[in-house]
Formats: sequence, C-alpha cells, structure tokens
Amino acid sequence: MKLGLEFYKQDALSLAKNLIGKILVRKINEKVIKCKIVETESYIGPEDKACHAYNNRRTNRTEVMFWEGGHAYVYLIYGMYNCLNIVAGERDKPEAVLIRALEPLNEFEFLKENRKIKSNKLKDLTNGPGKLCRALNITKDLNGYDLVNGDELYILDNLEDVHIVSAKRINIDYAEEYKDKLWRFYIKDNAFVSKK
DNA sequence: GTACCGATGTTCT
DNA sequence: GAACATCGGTACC
Repeated sequence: MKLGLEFYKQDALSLAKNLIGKILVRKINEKVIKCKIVETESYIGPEDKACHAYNNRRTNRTEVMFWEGGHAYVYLIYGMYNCLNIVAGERDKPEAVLIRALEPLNEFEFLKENRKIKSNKLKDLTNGPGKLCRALNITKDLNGYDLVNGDELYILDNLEDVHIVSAKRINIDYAEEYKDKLWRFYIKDNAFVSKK
C-alpha cells in the first residue's frame, strides 16, 4: 500500500528509521522500477549545521524543505550528481531524509543502462546517493514532486521485519558538533549499504 | 584491498 | 572564488 501524508508528517529522525525497508517506486514510461530503501540520513533544520536549511536558511534551493512532508527534495552536488531527499514533518519546518542506498528488486538491465559503468556488480548500481539517482533517472525535474499524489515516484509500505542500526552521517566534517550525530540508519549486514 | 585525483555546476561569500 | 550530503578510474599494494 502507498504511504500517505500522515506517514511523512513524522519528524525527520523517525521518518529516516521508518523509511528503512520500505519500497521506493519509480515509474518511467511503462516501466515500474521497485527498490528497497536500505540506508537513510536525517537532516534537521534549523538546528543542524549539516542541513542546507541550517538557521532557517530559505533560498530557491532549500525552499522545498520548508514544504509539508511527502515531497521530494532533489539537489545537485559536486556539479555532477543529484541527491534524493524525502521532506518530513509539518509545513515551515525544514526537515528531510536523504536516501543513501537502495536494493534493486527488478529491472536490473534498465538500471545498468542508466549507470553506464564497467562494474557488473548489482550493488554498484545503487549503493550511494548520487548513484541511485542516476540509476533511477531522478533529476532536479523531480524537485518538489508530490510523493503522496504522484505516480512517477512514490513509496510503498512493507511489513517485512528489518534489523536497523544507527551510525554517523557521511561527509559532513564541516558540521562541527553535529557531524557525530548518529542520524544515519541502515539495514544490518545488507550488501547494498554505501558504507559500513 | 586502499589512495588519490579530476570532473562539473550551483550556491553562497 | 570557494565549497560542496559524490563517484569512477587509475595506480599501487
């Protein structure tokens, strides 16, 4: 069953944990690509120095984080890669959950064609935030997309039991006392997690 | 296996 | 002009 508005209205920390194990669905033309979410990170403005919306910084880029939960926040990083976030919580509270890694469940050939890399390992297709966006053709066109009412990108519930562990977030050394927060979550021993 | 490096563009100082 | 929530290739163990 598709996750509804109430699910996305929880705070980013709970949402990051509760998104683990859920099924991300990407519809492109007639293809319906399904992937299990195996790794996430919380970004909680205005207090979090690692968050783009730290100190309530509200710009064209961060605007979507201020929207109601259930929207996609997609931004460009290092000039080459897009990153997909799920906006959490209430309107005017800038919180989001970064999707860091996915486990593909179908359409493996489609994902591989999008990635254009030498590796033949399935896990190399989606074990990082920039990689999974390229594999699923997620670009800034989807920034602000409505995951509750849209059908090109949405998330399905999954009742499967998962063993979640928490860890420090990745590559935010500039965030001072917030860099060591255990705001990253992933499925223990899952091969598709980006970093142990 | 690890280490380094370049690619690339938007945002903010 | 610098920084940046990254990645893939190459070089070397």
